[in-house]
Amino acid sequence: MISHAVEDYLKAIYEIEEDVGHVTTSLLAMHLAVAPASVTGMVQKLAKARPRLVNYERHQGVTLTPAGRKIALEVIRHHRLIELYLAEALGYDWDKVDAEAEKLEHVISEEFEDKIAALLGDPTVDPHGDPIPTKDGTVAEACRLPLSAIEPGCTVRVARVRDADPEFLRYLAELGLTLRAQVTVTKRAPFDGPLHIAVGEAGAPVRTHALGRSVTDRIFVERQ
Amino acid sequence: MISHAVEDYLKAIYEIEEDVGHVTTSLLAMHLAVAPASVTGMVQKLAKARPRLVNYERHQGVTLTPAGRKIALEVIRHHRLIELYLAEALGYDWDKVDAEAEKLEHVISEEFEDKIAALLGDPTVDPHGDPIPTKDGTVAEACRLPLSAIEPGCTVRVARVRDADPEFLRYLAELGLTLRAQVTVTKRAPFDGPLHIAVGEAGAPVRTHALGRSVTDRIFVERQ
DNA sequence: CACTGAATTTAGGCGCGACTAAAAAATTAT
DNA sequence: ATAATTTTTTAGTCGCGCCTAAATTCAGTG
Ligand SMILES: [Mn+2]
Ligand SMILES: [Mn+2]
Ligand SMILES: [Mn+2]
Ligand SMILES: [Mn+2]
Repeated sequence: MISHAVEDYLKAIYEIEEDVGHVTTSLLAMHLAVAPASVTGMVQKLAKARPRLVNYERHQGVTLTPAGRKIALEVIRHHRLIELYLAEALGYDWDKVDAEAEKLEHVISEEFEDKIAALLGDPTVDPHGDPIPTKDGTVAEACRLPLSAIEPGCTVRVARVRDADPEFLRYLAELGLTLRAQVTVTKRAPFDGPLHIAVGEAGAPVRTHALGRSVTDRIFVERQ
Repeated sequence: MISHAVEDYLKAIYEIEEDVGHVTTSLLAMHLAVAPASVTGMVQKLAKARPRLVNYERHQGVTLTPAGRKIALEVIRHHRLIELYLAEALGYDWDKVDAEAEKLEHVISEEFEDKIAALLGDPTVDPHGDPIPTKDGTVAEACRLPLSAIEPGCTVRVARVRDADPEFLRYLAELGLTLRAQVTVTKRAPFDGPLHIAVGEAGAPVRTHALGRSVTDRIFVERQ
């Protein structure tokens, strides 16, 4: 039986691999809020497990084996399905779903997973725009075009927000920057200055904001 | 922070106290599927905790303190609300809800609890007829009249089934003996023989069965 | 190439919650 | 009242997942 801790390690390895490329001990330690020495210990255990869940060579970082990736994707599917279920069926705000899903992901049964997936109509993205892995372990390519890369004059739609921090998510919601919101970039201030945007559908009242790079780097958009 | 294990012990103590009266080490061990020595160890820890969660004197059994009872009732509220939610919102059969609730009860937040309680209309009983404790820790008196005590000729309604065994629950469902089903006792065979009953609403097709004592003792009913 | 600072690993230890085997206490039978 | 049986407790151990402190290894610099 796979422990909650192991599930969280595999999930974290997958996520770091996805958005940094190389998974180091210290990144894992930060991600999991655990001492680096604890990570080394766990990673050695995962590498010794049968079947092996990670590839690990001292000082070389960690990668998932197929068996490890399979478990990671199962946990991530649980997590994202639960997030969406909480938002859709129970009316959770998008800044609260992550913390709740973090605990529920480890305890729900296959039946629970299947029931909420069916109820949601086999959804493909969670409330933050992250793709939901399918049951057989395939994941759609996530949107990777940051708002910070959009030229003035272009109109795009928010497709994904890459941050789980509740404060950040509440801030975005206040600005109207929720999933699928329409955004027009009006101006980019020089010397890496703020990006000026207008948020809202054509016809509806449009709100304008100036956003710093650390914000616009974490919002991913799609062209229309 | 209270561990899942402690929550399960306190819940088990409450439940045994409720339907046997006196809570012994061996009953707890059976209930929790754990060795008797493990129970002794945990119970000593609960008695040493601050605030104390149980009263314990060697060889004298265990009782809950007010602090212990409070936690037990919170966990039981979670458990029964979740059972009902699974049945009502996700279409679970009543024999599957217990196993799922057993895990979920320890991880849901106050917000989750409040949301499902509101969605269910602040219900008072779970899918097996067990009363759901209120948020402030009061519990309605559970129905305690067993079907085995009903005289021939009387018509009653199933109010509570005192067993979590999925096989047993599926068997009852097959007989039509679900919560609130109408039952008329037609005959009691002598020498502790089977109880003959007719199940069904007036007008609907009525089915008859003969049930042994171990079944009728676990079905509680209310007079109409 | 040697030095230095950062990242990583090793060593040793802790609390939790379970276990088995053996001792002790309580209960029941003779 | 004593013996046999059952129940409960003690003693000792284990795996898990974390910790701190110290040792090691790596990477960048002069
Ligand atoms: Mn988690
Ligand atoms: Mn998400
Ligand atoms: Mn439980
Ligand atoms: Mn129940």
